[in-house]
Amino acid sequence: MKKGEANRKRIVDAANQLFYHKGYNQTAFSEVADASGIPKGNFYYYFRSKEELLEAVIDDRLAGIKQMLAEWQRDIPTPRARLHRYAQIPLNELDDVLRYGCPMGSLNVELGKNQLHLQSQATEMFSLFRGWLEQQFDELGLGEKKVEYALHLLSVAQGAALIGNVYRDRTFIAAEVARMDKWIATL
Amino acid sequence: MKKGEANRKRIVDAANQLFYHKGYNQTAFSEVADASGIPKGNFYYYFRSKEELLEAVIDDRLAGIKQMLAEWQRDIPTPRARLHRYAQIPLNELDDVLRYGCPMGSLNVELGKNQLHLQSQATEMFSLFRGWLEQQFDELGLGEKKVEYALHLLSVAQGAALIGNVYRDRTFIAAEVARMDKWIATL
DNA sequence: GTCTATATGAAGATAGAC
DNA sequence: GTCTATCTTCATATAGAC
Repeated sequence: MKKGEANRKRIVDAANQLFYHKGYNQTAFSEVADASGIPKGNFYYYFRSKEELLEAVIDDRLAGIKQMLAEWQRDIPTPRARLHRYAQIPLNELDDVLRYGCPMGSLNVELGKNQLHLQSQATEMFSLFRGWLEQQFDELGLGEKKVEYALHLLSVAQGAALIGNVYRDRTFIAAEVARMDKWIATL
Repeated sequence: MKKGEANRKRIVDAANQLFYHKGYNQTAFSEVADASGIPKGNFYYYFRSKEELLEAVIDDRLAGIKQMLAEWQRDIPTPRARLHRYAQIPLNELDDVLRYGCPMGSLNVELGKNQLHLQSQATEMFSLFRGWLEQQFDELGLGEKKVEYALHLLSVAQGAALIGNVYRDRTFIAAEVARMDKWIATL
C-alpha cells in the first residue's frame, strides 16, 4: 500500500468511529485530525470536503457489510439459520448499541432531517441488508412476503437498538432478539 | 396572557417545529428568530442559552403528551382499546413521520450521541408513554409482563417510524401498525 | 420589554512553504 | 505528499440603547 493510501485509510477509520460516536454534523475536522494523527490542513489533499469524507466512510461501511453478508451466504447452510444470524447482530455489538445506537439507523436519522442527498447514500447500507434478507425469504419459499418480511426484520432490529439505547437496557435488547428468533423459527 | 408570555410561546413553538424538522444541533438561533418573528438578540431575554430553549421545547412536548394520555385514559373505556389507540399514532402523523421520523426517537438519537444531560430530559417523553402503557397492561391483568410489553410497543413504533422514514414507505408503516394491532388483540 | 450592533469562538476550507 | 498558517463564515452569546 502506498503511503498516501495508508493515510487515507487512517482518516476514514477515525472518521468512521467519530461519526458513529458523535454524529456526522457534530464531528469537527479537527477531531478527526487529532484521532488520526493527520494535520488538519492535510485533509484536503485526500478529501475535497467534509461531505466527501462522509461518502468515503459510507463506502467503507458498505464494503464491510457486503463482505460480511457474502460470508454468511457462503458459510451458513440454510436461509433460516442465516436469518437467525442476522437477528444476533444487536447482541454481538451490544455495548456499542447501548451507548451509541445502531450506526446505520442513527446516521440515517441524522441525515434524513435536512441532508437528503447524503441520506440517500446512507440508506444503501440498509438496502444491502434488505436485499440479502429478501433473498433468504425467497430461498425459504416465502417470496410473496419477502418485501414485508425483510422490512419487518430491519424494523425490529432498529426499534430494539433505539429503545435499548434510550434506556441503556441490555435485557430488553436480548428479549427483542429472542422474540425475533421465535418469529423466524415459526415461519 | 402577558405580552412576554406570548412571545415566549411563539419562540418555543417555532423551535419545536425546527428542532423536529432540522434537528437540534442543526437549527440556528437565527432560523428560530426568522420563523417566530422575534429578533435574534431578544432571545436571551427569554432563554439564557440554546440548551435552555431546548428544555422549554421538551417541557412543552411533555405537557402535550401528558394531556393526550390523560384524555385517552378518560375517554377510551378499556385498556385494550387504549393500546389500539396508541398503535395508531404513526398513522395519524403519517406524513410527518415519513419525512422527519418520530419526534421523540430522532431527538433521543441525536442527543444520545454526546449530549447525555439533554438526552436524559428527552427520554422523559418516552417514559410518559412507557408508564402509561405499563398501566394498560396492569389493567389487562398482565402486570407481570408489563415492563417487557410496554418497551416492546415503544420499540415496534420506533422501528416502524425509522424504517418508514428511511424508505418513505407508508405501506410498510401501515403493515407494522396492523401487526401491532393483531398482537394487542391476542393478548 | 424590545431591539441593534457587535463580541467571541469554532468550524470548514484555502494558500502556499517545504 | 505533507504541513503551518490563515481566511471566511456562521453560530452562540453579550452590551447597551431605546
